[in-house]
Formats: sequence, C-alpha cells, structure tokens
Amino acid sequence: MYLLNVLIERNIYALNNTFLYASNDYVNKGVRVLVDFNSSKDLIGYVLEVNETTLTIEELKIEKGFNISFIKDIIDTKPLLNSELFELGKTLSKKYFYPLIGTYQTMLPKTLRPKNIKTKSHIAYDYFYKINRNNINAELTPFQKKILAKFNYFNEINKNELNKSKGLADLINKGIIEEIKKEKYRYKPQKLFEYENVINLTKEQERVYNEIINSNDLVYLLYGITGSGKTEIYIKLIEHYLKKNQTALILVPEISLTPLMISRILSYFNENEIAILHSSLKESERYDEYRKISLGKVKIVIGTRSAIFAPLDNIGLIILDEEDSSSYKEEKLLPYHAKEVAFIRAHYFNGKVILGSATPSIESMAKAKNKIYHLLRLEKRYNELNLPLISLVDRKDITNFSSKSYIFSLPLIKEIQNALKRNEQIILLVNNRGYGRTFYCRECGHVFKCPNCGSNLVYHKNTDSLLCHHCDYKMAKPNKCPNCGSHFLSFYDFGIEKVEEEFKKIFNVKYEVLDSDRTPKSLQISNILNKFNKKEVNVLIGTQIVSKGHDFSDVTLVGVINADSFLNYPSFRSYENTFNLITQTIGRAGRKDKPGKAIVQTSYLDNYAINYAINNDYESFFNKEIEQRKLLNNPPFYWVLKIEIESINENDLYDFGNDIYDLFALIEKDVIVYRLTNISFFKERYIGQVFVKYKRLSDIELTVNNLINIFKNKSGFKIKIDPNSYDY
DNA sequence: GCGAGCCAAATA
DNA sequence: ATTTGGCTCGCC
Repeated sequence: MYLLNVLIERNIYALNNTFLYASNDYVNKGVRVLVDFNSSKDLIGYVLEVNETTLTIEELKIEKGFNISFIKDIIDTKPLLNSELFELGKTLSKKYFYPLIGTYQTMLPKTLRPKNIKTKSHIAYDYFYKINRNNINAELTPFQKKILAKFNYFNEINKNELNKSKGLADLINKGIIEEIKKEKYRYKPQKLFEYENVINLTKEQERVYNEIINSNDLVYLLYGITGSGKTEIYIKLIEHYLKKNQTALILVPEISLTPLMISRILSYFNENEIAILHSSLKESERYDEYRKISLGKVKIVIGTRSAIFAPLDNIGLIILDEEDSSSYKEEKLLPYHAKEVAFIRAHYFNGKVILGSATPSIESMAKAKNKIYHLLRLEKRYNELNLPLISLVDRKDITNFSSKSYIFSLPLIKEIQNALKRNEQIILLVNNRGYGRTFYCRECGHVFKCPNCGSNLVYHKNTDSLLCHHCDYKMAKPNKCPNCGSHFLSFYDFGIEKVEEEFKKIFNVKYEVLDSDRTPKSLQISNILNKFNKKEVNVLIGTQIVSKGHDFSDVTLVGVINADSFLNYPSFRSYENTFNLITQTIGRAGRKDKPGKAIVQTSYLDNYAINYAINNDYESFFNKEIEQRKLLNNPPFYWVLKIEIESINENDLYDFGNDIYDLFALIEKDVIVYRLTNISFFKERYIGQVFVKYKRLSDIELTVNNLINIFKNKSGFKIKIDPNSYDY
C-alpha cells in the first residue's frame, strides 16, 4: 500500500499543508487524484509525495491518530509538471508567501489546473488515410484504382479529401487503407511581416553578442537606445543556443505590440519549433501550445508574463524584452515578477537571462552598476537613424494656445499640418482613458466620486457612463447633481476621447485610435497597427500602447499631448514611468533619410523626468532618480512588502492593522513599518494596507510567516501579501 | 473553502 | 416548539 501526501485544491493559507491518503496502486508525484475531504465529496487533490508502507490502515490510524481514507481515483497518468517546475513551485510558494496549490495553479494553463473535475482529454485530432501497400493483392475496381492513384505521391492523405469516394469502405475492409489520427495544434501564429532570414550584425552588435556568449554570468542588462538593434542580437543568441541543443524563452510585454519581433523570429527560425503563449489565445489553443512545449516539440517559446512557466527543458537563454515594463509583474494571485522567476529557472539550467531595454528600470541599472548584472550597451542607432528634434510646449502659457483648442497647442497644430501636407505619419500619445477626467456640478462644485473607493469618476463618452479606473465601478451618466439638483454638469481635464473629438474638428483627415477601452483584443490592436503600418491612415492616436517597440518607417512627428499624466500617480515609480513613456514615444519618430520631430506638451516645464527624457539623457535621469530613491528609502535601497487586509468591520480592520504594525515593529533589523493606510470601502468590505520596507527577504521572512499563522486562527479577514509590491 | 454542528434569535 | 441565520471548527 502507498501513502500519499496530497494538497487539497483550495487556494487558502488554512489548507496550505498536505493531507495523507492511502492508495493500493502506485501513484506518481505531481498527478491529480480524486479524494473525499472533510464533508466534501470528489475534490481534486495534487500528489506531492508518495511513500510505500507495510502497515495496514488500522495500524496507521493508531500511529497517526487520525483516520486515513483511500483516494477514489487517479486522474492523470503522467505528472502535470516536470521535476524542475515541480520544485520551482515550492520555491516560489516560499518566496512569495503564497499557498503552494495556488502557485501550481498559476503555473499551469487553466485546462490542466488541479481544480476542475473535468478530466476529459482536450486534445484535437486531424484524421488521415494511410496506405498499406503490402496488402494490395486482390483485383480492384476502377474507382478503387483511382483512389490508390492518389497515393502515388503520398502515404497519407487527409480524410476529408477522400471521404465520399466509391469503393473506399471496401479498401478499408481489406486493410489496404487505414484510418489514422494525428494530434492537431489549433493555434496558428500570424506573421504580419516577412523578413529575409539573413542577419548581419554591426560591429557594435557583434561585440555585445560575443561578450554574452563568452561570459559565465547569469544576468545581462542590455541597455540599447530605441532602434539600436536589440532584436538582431536576440535572434543570433537564440541561434547560438539552439545550435548547442538548448532552448530559448523570449518574453515580451504584450504580444500584439511586438508584431515586428514575433514576425522576425518566425521568419528566421522553423515555425514548427516555435510556440507562442499569450493572454488572447483560446483555452484550447493555449493547451495545444503548452502540450507542444512539454512534449519537447519546440525549441523556442515566445510569450507574455506567464510564459515564464513554459515547460521548456534545457533552457539556454531567457530574454525579457523591455524589461522595465510593469506587465512582467503579476498583481493578482501569486504576486510574481517574471524577471525573478527567470533568474531561478536560468540558474537551474545553467543558462543566461538577457534583460533588454532602451530605458532600463532603476533597479536593474543599479544592479548592473554594482556588477550584480553584466552591463552591455548599444549606443548607435541601427541604420544610423537620427534621434528626433524635440521641443517642449508649456501648457500653462496661454499664448501657446488659441481659442480653437486648449488641447492642441499652436506649435503642435502647425507641425501636424506640415507633416500631413508632406503625407508623412504622426503618432499622438494621450495617456488618459475616457473623455472628461473629473465630472462635477457647475452650480455647487460637487465632484462625482466612486462610492467604493473614493477616486474621481471618469466620464466615458462612448458608453455615456461614469467609470472608476481604480476599481470596477460604473454608472450611467447622471443628469442632475445629487447635492443641489442642478442639471448644469460638466467636466475638466481631458482623456483620449476628448482629444480624438478635437482632433476631428481641427484636422479633416482619417486617423485610428488605440486605447484599452475600445480596442481590448490583441487582434484588433494588430489590425490597427497593421493599417497604420501600411499607411492606410496617417495618424495614430493612442494611450501608452503606441509608445512601445513598433518601427513605423514613415513617422516623422510624435506629439505627447500631456506628459504629466503619470506624475500625479501616487507611486515611487511615477517619475521613472514618465521618463520611460516619453523617451519611448519620442523614439518612434524619425526615419532613415531624415530626423523626426517630437513635441511634448506639459504643465511642469522644470520637472526633471520630463527634461531628461526630452534631452535623451538616461544617465542623468538615473543619477537624479537614484538619489531620490535613496532619500526616500525606496527600491533598490529598500524593498516594499505590502500586506493587504480586508474585513466587514472597520474597527476590526484597524485592530488587525495595528497588530500587524506591532508585529513588524519588533524586528530588530533594518525595517521601516508604516501604519494601516489606503483604507477604502468596497463591496460591503473595508480594505487597508500595511507597508513594510526591508533590505533582505530573510529579515522579514519569519515575521511574515508568523503573521500568516496568526491570520489562520482569525476569522472574518482576508489577507494578501506581496513581498515586492509595485503599489507603494 | 466549505459543510457540519451548535446556539441564539426569530417566528407563530 | 420549530425554523432560521450566523458563527466556529477542522478537515488526513
């Protein structure tokens, strides 16, 4: 008989330990089993350990002091995860203070999660007819000869092509033709651009390439300005490791925004050896891609954040393109950062991690400067592209605007008109969703706020509603003020919808809009980008989406409508985000034969993030910003632990918040503890956060685990822990 | 997370 | 007297 240590499929701290079950048959570690648990029937369990025992159930009962029941069924024949990923789950569960079963859930595609009772196969098949030439000995009819003639050049023919042929059934009966099925992979990546599969590295690229393959370091920060040719280096590196019979994993912030790189990689390598994983795949497609990878059929995986868990074996190289992107940070469920997972996986395989960016995160650059990461620079723009000419426009200076528009300044209007006259392309960045950012009553000044979390409601014209961008709250646009009853309602501060409206009024040309409210699907995004790339429209208006790594050849003007939008965002990263956004957007302008122009409109003329960005001075920005981070005890000097608690009772919340504060205040290491903050009332529950800044995870580890134990014995609370929060 | 079991309030 | 809602307990 076998004793199994089983995790129960309930992602909570209270059940974050294994339970013993018995089985007469041997069960592999890492498979799902069906068990009864407490009074619940037919729950899924996940087997963590298997031990043989010679004791009987009765003897075990006495030895352990509790009842042990038999599992009811074994669901999988093979483990869901290979041993590397099985162990990785345990490491991540400890590192992020997250229940182990929830960690495995995050790592697996939905169809394989140890959660649903559905155990049926999700594999799709293609059906073929196969010829067995040895069995041809009887006389054949003319129809049958015709069928066999089709097999002159093939041994297998798709079933649909022959299905209704006369005499087929007889051939099958005689064993001459046999029906076979093959696993089908439902996802077909779309290649937007075709490339020749020849890459000649420049001297500078060659130098970086050689430095990486000849070094033994784990992590490389590839700092290359926009258009300096990072993709070519990635491809050559992938080729290098593939030749060594290793595999490569490439992460991008968002698939639809990197059609260029994807197409490039698809063109260069054998498409059948590439799998693509991203959020807009259908579940069945994702399952197919995942299966292809775990069967060892692919050598390259390209994907977004969660692709870091792709079951690739023997990984030689992990690339995180645009490593500073916040989309690598998971905020819900397991709060992992793809970068941190990449280090663990690459270390396991003795592989390498390349962090690429035109604007490296402050943390990564600091580590590179301290020789923790291997720093590599690309300073020349590929194809000798010039950086655009940049001018700042003061939004506070009314002489920059006419009565026609308070959104488009006179210099910007002039440049747009010039570019349009020359039939060149324009990108306009508006980093605010919606129409009016603040909806208020003009009689009494009442500002409409979210009843759940208190932030200002944003008016969206396309749905004629008020939306909270902080939580999910929405309401139809009210027609009178709840405070004074006036119908005289209005808004100030504009979003992309208003910009679009005004653009339409001033310029009578076709344009496309990209924002997450109206183009939520990645296919729609690619379609619009494709249209713009083919020059079917000359103007692209968009939120941050337009700032990322496209390479449109005919864009000569970039306009940043409001450079300040990130600055007022309450986060220690707001300056970094502003700098990166402006730098990247500006980088979209310019083509081979002439430099582009960029116009940046701002109300904060002397803000250092904006100024260093328009001077393309990353180095100075880094120096200034790192000074600020040190002054305010922010990353990379201290890391931020966020503990979010939730309760139906406000007083209980404060009490627990104080308990948590006291607990961490006891630590005699270098930690800074902040009292419960950001209290909000949402869906009948109070939510608040305690922040703890720390230098080393080991300094807080014990206390966090103590807190989890205290929490387990408390009722009426919810808790969420993130040891590397981006929220502070 | 969730059903069992318990108790106290509500119903009549 | 009986039902109902709320809360705690502990799961192998």
